[in-house]
Amino acid sequence: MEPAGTAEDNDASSSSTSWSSTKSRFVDMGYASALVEKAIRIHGTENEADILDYVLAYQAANYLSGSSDLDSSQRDSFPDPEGSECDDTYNFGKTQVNNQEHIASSQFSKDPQLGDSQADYIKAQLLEMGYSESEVSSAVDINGIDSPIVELVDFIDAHRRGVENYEFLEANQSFGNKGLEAEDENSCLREYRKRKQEDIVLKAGSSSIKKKMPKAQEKKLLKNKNIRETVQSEQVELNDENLMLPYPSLEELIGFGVPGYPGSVEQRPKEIKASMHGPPFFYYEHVAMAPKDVWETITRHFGGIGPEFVDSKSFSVCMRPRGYVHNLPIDGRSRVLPLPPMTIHEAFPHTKKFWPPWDNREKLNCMCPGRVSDVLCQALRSILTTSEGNPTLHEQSHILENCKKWDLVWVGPDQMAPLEPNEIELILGFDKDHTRGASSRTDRIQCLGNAFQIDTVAYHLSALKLFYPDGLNVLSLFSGIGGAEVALHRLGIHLKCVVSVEICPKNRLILSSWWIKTNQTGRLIQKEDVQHLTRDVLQELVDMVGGFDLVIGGSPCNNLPGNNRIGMDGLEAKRSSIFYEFPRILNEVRQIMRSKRMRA
DNA sequence: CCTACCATGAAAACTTAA
DNA sequence: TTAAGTTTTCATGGTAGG
Repeated sequence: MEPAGTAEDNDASSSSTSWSSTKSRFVDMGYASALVEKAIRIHGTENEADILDYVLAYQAANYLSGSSDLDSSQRDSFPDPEGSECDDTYNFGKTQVNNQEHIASSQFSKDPQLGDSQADYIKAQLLEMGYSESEVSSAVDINGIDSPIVELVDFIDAHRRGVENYEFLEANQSFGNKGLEAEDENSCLREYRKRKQEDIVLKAGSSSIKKKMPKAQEKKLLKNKNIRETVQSEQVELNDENLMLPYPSLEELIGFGVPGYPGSVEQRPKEIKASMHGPPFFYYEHVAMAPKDVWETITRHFGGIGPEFVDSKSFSVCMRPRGYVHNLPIDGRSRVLPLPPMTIHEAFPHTKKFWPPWDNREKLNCMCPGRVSDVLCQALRSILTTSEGNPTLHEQSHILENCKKWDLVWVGPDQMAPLEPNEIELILGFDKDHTRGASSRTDRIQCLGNAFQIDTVAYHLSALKLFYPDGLNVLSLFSGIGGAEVALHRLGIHLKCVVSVEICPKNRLILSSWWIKTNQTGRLIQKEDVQHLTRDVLQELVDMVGGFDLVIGGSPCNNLPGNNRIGMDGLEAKRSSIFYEFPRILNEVRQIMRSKRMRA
């Protein structure tokens, strides 16, 4: 991301150098050069955020008015609205002229001149999200075209859930087409996942990294080589939205690329719609292993943007498969330093002399916020002592199984123990004792288990640093112990203002304490409940802060993960449905900020 | 009320073998 | 192709003691 013209242009004046480098950077992002020039004339080259705001506001206004004050030759330099020049790469800032904001604000919906085109636009958006025409029509008819898209989507989803039961009964009476279609779709997903995984294995095999490949898969790989090549040449089909919702592969979750896998994707599989471009950027995190359809629902609520599935084992010593939905640029990512330990032996060197050779673990599991019973540890230890250090294969298997399940490490001769809270803190990338002082030991393990893995999240956020050299205004939802804030801080990104929303008072105390401990010079505003962030409250916050650059968070998902024995009821369940607040707030902020730009 | 402790499986994808 | 086996998982509720 080196700006063009730094060394060669030194013969020119410094302002001219700044002008051309700023201009070329924005032109590289895909904006028309005439528009960029105009923005720079108005705002100068000092504050690039102002330039970006201007460009975005101009294009939004251009859509609404249906005209342009640039002449036709200049207009030609806009990106092709049909996106024909856009391949699979992620086009940051490549705003399309004839696209409006994803959600039409109420301000515009009341404009009678815009009524029809807006209705068409909203319908088109919903169709693009995968809903049928009849669903869209009935939702608009019943709710009215003034309703935010989020509400329309909720309405259709609710309606679908209602009819699902009916369809189930019907399917049991006769084999309808509906069931066959669903089966076809599932088989497509499976096939796509297989190909994707084969691709990863192939590419990884060509590098220095050795990947295990089962024999059956190897045979299949050879057999399907031609098919795979055919599929690769048919990008259009693969990039179909339905196919871009793969359930995460347990073997490898490398998202759009992780360090150390030179052959990985490194590209967004599907272009982001202009309506979902930042600012504000957003970043939403959720467990990868969720019941069926959860990720599809989430994707629908983020304008069709699919999750980037990543396992933190690529960034740290612990596994942590997660899906991240975001509109961040993916070029220019970098890791935070110092790099964390990647194996158990690196992380806990003192355990090495007690580590039995038959325990072949190199990574820790996800560190679920549970706690192993001392009874179990004693039972395992007694197996070792009675066998005098030579357990049978069956006993080894039993012990190893529990070590994996509870993330036990060897702390003495024939003795294993769970991780301490400060050890988990370090593994996740926090400072030691980050959670100390505000919570009990149980609470510390609990909230750490729900937190971000800093190295992973920071890698994704690192691309923002180039765009915000002066720092960020952040709206942090479901902040927890402040993983987002810590990640940005460790990247060296200045936190100008953070509005943090967290329901748990202990977690709020941890964050405010960290804020002081790390000598933050920005402003921290703490709120309690995301449900209290109404339109008015958000308007007030945006006015006070001056607009958010990043909306970030991961909502609770207690009702989703597999180790929930009791209430694994899906996204709609009591403790998980709060998810819907994130897209709601994100869209409210988008509307408010756009209105603000329009007024300015 | 706070804290620590313990018992409680299943959903889903993937692997292997018949 | 099919089916059984393997692996992993941001958890919940109850009890006891302070």
